[in-house]
Amino acid sequence: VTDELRGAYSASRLTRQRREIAAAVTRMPGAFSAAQLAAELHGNGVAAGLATVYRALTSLEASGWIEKAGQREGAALFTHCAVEHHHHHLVCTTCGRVEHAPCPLEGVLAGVAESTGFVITGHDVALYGTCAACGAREGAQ
Amino acid sequence: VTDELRGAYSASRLTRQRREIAAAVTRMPGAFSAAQLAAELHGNGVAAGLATVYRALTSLEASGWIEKAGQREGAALFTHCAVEHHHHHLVCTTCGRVEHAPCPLEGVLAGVAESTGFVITGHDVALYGTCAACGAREGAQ
DNA sequence: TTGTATGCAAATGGTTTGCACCTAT
DNA sequence: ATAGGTGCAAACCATTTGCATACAA
Repeated sequence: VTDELRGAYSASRLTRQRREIAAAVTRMPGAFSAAQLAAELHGNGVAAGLATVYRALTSLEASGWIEKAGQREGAALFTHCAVEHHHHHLVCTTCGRVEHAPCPLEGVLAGVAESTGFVITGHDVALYGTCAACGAREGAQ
Repeated sequence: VTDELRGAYSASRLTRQRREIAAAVTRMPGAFSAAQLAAELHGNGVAAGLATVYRALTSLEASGWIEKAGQREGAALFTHCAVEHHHHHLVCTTCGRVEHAPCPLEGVLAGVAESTGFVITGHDVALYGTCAACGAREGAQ
């Protein structure tokens, strides 16, 4: 167990809070916000400041142990995914459950809804990069 | 011109501010935040409160005249797109220019980068909907 | 020991809202 | 005239940060 946590926090100190936070993450049934994770901890009688939760989430995301999975009411959502390869998330707006979907840039996503039983009611997609003009400008410098 | 604005604000009053705000939107070279739009207005000597800008953006988005195009430094980005059908946005992280991409759920997105000259360095995708379990539960009620 | 983590509270920053005033219709 | 729009300032809320204290190494 400790081995996995070491990797999750990538070479930092393993404190009681970080251990508890990682445990709470695995207990979350789906995508969760920092506040929800803190609530889960407090519900289990574990003391951990919100700031600490945020700092831990930042570490866990940096190591790739958890990933951002969109937003819900202005709050960032995270999810712990074992999936190694690059992928995307299907977040159930009712229960927060998360399904993994192959990256649309690498293949066809159509049919995913059918195979997972997910009914997609909406989605938010933003792709970032450099446009032709800026790419040329940078390349020229 | 007035006709287009009427549609943009869908049956509300057409005030000086709303006219100026819509005009400023068309002047933006790419994706923009509420603050950037306000700056554009103020730069042109147009008085318009930030709250008013936000309210106008909400209206414009409701009518479909503009769309959300991801986030930049915590601020929501918008873009005015003539494209009618459902699509997604490619936001240049250098200049904010926006390119339209077909929805990955409807077809293959691969090759879009090549055709637009856009180099995708990263993307943020979140799909929302109802998972099989929740869908069944709702259907049963 | 010692540098990193924690906790609290205060600061930040985008966005929203209450309310009195203004104005398109 | 009057419902809807505007401006300002205050309120909100998620997230971050400063700093003194606690603790893993």
